Amino acid sequence: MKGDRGGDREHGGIHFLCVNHSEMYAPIGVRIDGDDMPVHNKDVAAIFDEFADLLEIDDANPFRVRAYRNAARTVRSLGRDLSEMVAAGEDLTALPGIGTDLAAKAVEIVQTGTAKALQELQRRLPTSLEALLEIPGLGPKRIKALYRELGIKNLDQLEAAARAGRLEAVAGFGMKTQRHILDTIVARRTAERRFLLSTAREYAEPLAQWLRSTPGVTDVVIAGSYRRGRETVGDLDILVAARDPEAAMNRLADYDEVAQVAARGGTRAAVILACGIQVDVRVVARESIGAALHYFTGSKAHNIAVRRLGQQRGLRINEYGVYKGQRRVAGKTEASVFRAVGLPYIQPTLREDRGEIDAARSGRLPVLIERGDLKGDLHSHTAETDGRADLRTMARAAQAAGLQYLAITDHSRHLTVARGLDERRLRKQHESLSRLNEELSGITLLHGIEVDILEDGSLDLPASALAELDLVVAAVHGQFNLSRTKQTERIIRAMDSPCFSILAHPSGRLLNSREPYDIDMPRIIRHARQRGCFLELNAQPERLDLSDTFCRMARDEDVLVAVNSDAHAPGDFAKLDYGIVQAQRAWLEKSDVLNTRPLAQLRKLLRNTMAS
DNA sequence: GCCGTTTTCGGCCCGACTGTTTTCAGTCG
Repeated sequence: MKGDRGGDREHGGIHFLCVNHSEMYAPIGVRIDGDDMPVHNKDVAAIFDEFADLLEIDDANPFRVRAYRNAARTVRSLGRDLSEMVAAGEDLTALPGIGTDLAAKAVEIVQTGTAKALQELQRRLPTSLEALLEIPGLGPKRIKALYRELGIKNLDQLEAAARAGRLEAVAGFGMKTQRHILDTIVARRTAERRFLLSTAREYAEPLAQWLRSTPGVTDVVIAGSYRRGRETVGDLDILVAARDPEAAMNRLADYDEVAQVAARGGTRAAVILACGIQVDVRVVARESIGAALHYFTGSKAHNIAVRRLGQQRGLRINEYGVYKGQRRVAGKTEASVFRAVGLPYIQPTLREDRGEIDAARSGRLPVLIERGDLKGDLHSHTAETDGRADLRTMARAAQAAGLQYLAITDHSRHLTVARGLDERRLRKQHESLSRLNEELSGITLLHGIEVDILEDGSLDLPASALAELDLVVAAVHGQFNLSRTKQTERIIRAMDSPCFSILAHPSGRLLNSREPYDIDMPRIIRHARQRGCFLELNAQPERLDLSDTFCRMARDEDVLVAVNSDAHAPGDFAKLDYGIVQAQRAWLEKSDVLNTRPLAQLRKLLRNTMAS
């Protein structure tokens, strides 16, 4: 749950790498090529977070700071374009955590790219101070002290001062703090800040297994954002139930991947693994495991909302249990914690304070999709292009993964690096696939293609060739840097092609390495509904594309989502698990997902997307 | 700065750990 600094901060890590802040904020609202750059939700959220950072350093009322952070979180996961809402004259105070003042500021930011009140703050405090909040051990008070007494404004100056031993002169700073700050700066300059969920899993599961083998340890659960299934994980929160906390702590310190013990107390410890990931471990008594699990799973915002509910009922909720006065009334299981505040059990993947509390209260929680609900996979590759196995091997692997149908969707000719298929090879594959289908039992192959969407929005193969197939999966594989308008028009034009079933990896993002291309996703989702086609939730752990926010929006707009593996090898069907977790975070139920349909029903839905 | 099944004012989640202190502020999750 790290990265939720100051109580509610959710955007840890980004600022640290961005030494030049003008890169982040200057482009908003400036004119480039004669076009006004539109102000997007993430820009508004970033400004609210900057407000919060600077107000915090300025020693403002902490609840006021929290209000800005809440507003940033609301805007970030809104799903709709704030600028559109403003243009339509909608009442922003209807949004949670946004009152008259922040609504006015949001409008001002959308219209001008900044806010007067922020500029006022920036005049008094350098914006580069925000980056210092990313250093563990440095909070607003100490940053302000460093700024006032030593004139330290940024990381470079902080590092220089620490090296020169000047920090010790400031009240409240000692030798250890100075050493720690310097170590952190050096370590973080090279380390990756957030890990893919799949990467985190590689490190987390063996460590959890190691801790489980400690005598007296009864439970080990990886909590935090890992348990909530976030697409990236900042650090690992591991919860241990043990009779002897000391033994568990010793066991942790003995783990051979531990590079550094950053903190260690009687029941808590923080270590850094050799790979750079930080692991926070807490030991609790067995009777508290439910309360602790709820507490350390988060999210912070969800916990606050639940505790507030408890407070209204005269209950105090902490990691040890739920208390009425001195009496402990719940905490052995997570369900008992929810029950104590009058709620049914809420799945970890929903705990983001995005409406799950209200839904739980009124009995409208979704029945989330599970892996077993998937009947097939609609996006996979073979060695005919850039896959690593033949048709038969992929079919058998899909069957072994519990699927009843698999669409083979190799690349099209334009993607030369993958030796994409032209019409002739596509027809040849069609024949092989048909023959194989007669032979196979228990699994049915569908024939499709992952056809390139060209720059002008046309598809890479003629409709006459595509019409022979069961489905057409279409994707953008180049020209990522078109303007928002052009990129959006490109995809919408492609959707209007005679044969277009599924838009694959709709945003094009690669987590930790490539930003999504600039498109108007709400418009694309609405167009998909009109057109009657579908959107993919690509389950590759570095894609997980659609994002949970837009995936939920697709659901709200009644657009079916296909959870696809994009398998390039037989083992890749296991990645469907990540897609399912992401789908759960988007509140998807079985009926919201295209490939939960039985084959006959699926064929009917696909036929509607193909010219006859 | 937000918000109201008691409230338009007075609340706003809660405990552990560290380092620098001599009893606790600041930070963190």
